Amino acid sequence: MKNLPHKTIERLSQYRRALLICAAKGKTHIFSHEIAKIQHITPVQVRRDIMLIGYTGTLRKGYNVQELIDLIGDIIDTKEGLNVAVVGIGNLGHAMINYFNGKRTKLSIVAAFDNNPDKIGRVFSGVRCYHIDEMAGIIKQDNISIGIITVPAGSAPEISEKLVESKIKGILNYTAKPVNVPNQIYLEEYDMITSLEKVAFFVKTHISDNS
Amino acid sequence: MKNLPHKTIERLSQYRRALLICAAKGKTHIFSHEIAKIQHITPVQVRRDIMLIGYTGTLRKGYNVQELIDLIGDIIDTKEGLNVAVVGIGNLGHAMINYFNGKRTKLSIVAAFDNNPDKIGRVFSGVRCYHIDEMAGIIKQDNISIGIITVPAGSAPEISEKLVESKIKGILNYTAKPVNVPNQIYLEEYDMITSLEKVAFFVKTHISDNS
DNA sequence: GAAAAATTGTTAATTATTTAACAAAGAGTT
DNA sequence: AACTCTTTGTTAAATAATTAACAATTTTTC
Ligand SMILES: NC(=O)c1ccc[n+]([C@@H]2O[C@H](COP(=O)([O-])OP(=O)(O)OC[C@H]3O[C@@H](n4cnc5c(N)ncnc54)[C@H](O)[C@@H]3O)[C@@H](O)[C@H]2O)c1
Ligand SMILES: NC(=O)c1ccc[n+]([C@@H]2O[C@H](COP(=O)([O-])OP(=O)(O)OC[C@H]3O[C@@H](n4cnc5c(N)ncnc54)[C@H](O)[C@@H]3O)[C@@H](O)[C@H]2O)c1
Repeated sequence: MKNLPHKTIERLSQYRRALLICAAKGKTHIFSHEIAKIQHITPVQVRRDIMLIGYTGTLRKGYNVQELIDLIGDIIDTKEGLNVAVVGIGNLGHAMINYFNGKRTKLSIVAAFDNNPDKIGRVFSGVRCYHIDEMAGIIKQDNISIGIITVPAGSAPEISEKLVESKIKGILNYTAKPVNVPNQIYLEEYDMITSLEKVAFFVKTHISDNS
Repeated sequence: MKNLPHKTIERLSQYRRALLICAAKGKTHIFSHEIAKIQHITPVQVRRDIMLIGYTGTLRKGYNVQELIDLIGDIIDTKEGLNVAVVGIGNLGHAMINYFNGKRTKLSIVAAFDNNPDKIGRVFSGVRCYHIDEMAGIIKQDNISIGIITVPAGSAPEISEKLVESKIKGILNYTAKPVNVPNQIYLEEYDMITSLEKVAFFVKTHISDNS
């Protein structure tokens, strides 16, 4: 059960988000095909994911919404939660802090770092911005496990190195530049340009299919 | 050759970005293992992707950087380029426009839409914001093929419907709420919370592995 | 000029992920 | 009580993606 596929982890996070909305509406049970509809995937996929985490619904009644929320929480959350830092408080970094702030979750953005003197010491949506040189100290002091990189792409490798030196456990890199980290640090990268170009490619091929 | 794997498309976009940087530095040839190092994937993967697009390097010299850039362009770009619109000019939408603006590429953000009267008519980093009700008209008039959704999650389904009615060809949805679109429209969804929770999960399991 | 080293291109094998198939069982219906 | 419908849980099959293996060939070295 400890070896859940990466894709399953992603979907569990999404299921939970959908389930929380259902719970808020007072829905107590849900069928696999209902979850599937929301996520636009197949019901089999949903059942399989739920099987993998060892939960069992009731036949003809579906899954108990609250139980499933709790179980997903047991799997993807830590009891005490994890602390997160954002590095690079430009447009994207600021948007992230603002967005996450207020979402009740086990993950808290507790610090920000930048190298621009105008930003140091300021508080953005409740999160204080420190100078990048204070990183190691603050990460240790505040027990920060995850760093989100939103500096300009060119500075990403340097920042990633600093995060590694600061003993970060996981990195989420939003710049267009891939970074290298030691194996024991979990790295997730996402590049918006790539996504947009991917959409463009499939739009292009669809268009030429139809004509 | 028309049936390239989705993952290959994504990597081609990334290779090109890296190659452009190499070209700018005056590098004329590159080996598969060099590209692989940059993207932290295996050289085999690189060679396989390049094989799939039908390009051939020279033995012992590697790939011609400019030729490869051009070929990737032939595959993922359209000759005339495609126009893009952003719907929802809040923090994220604004960040996107600002970021893409100035990047020379075949994709141009040419319009923005919002329902907040304070934003209508304003120009954000060179892109004019229109009222959401004008969407169908502007999309047709400006020949916009791709819509990026950055409204609050709750409004995503409604916006996606409007985009579909406006005959959009592809949608990139950055809200946490999955949307449903007809089959012939290409949909790409990305949810930052999911990514962060995924990192958190693997950080958690690594931590408990080590202790 | 023969041997060694490096590098591509491609087929085959492996691994990961999704989908299909279907038995089992609860709930309603006649 | 038998029958039908629905829905879960799970195994098996199919599909997608990655990695390994290696022949072929060019360059360099001796
Ligand atoms: N804005 C977007 O929507 C968007 C979209 C796709 C990708 N990105 C990526 O996100 C990154 C940031 O984008 P942005 O639009 O927020 O840029 P930005 O220029 O607005 O912000 C960058 C911030 O990083 C800080 N910074 C620069 N160098 C630094 C360093 N060495 N150490 C610490 N801080 C440093 C700057 O002071 C600034 O505050 C870029 O790499 C870009 O690739 C952004
Ligand atoms: N900001 C981030 O870093 C971030 C991170 C993850 C996800 N997101 C997603 O991006 C979306 C936007 O985030 P944000 O931080 O930019 O929010 P925001 O509130 O700053 O911006 C939302 C914008 O959409 C406009 N809007 C609202 N309803 C609309 C409607 N019906 N039609 C047209 N326009 C409408 C608002 O006027 C506002 O300008 C959210 O759904 C969120 O899930 C944002």
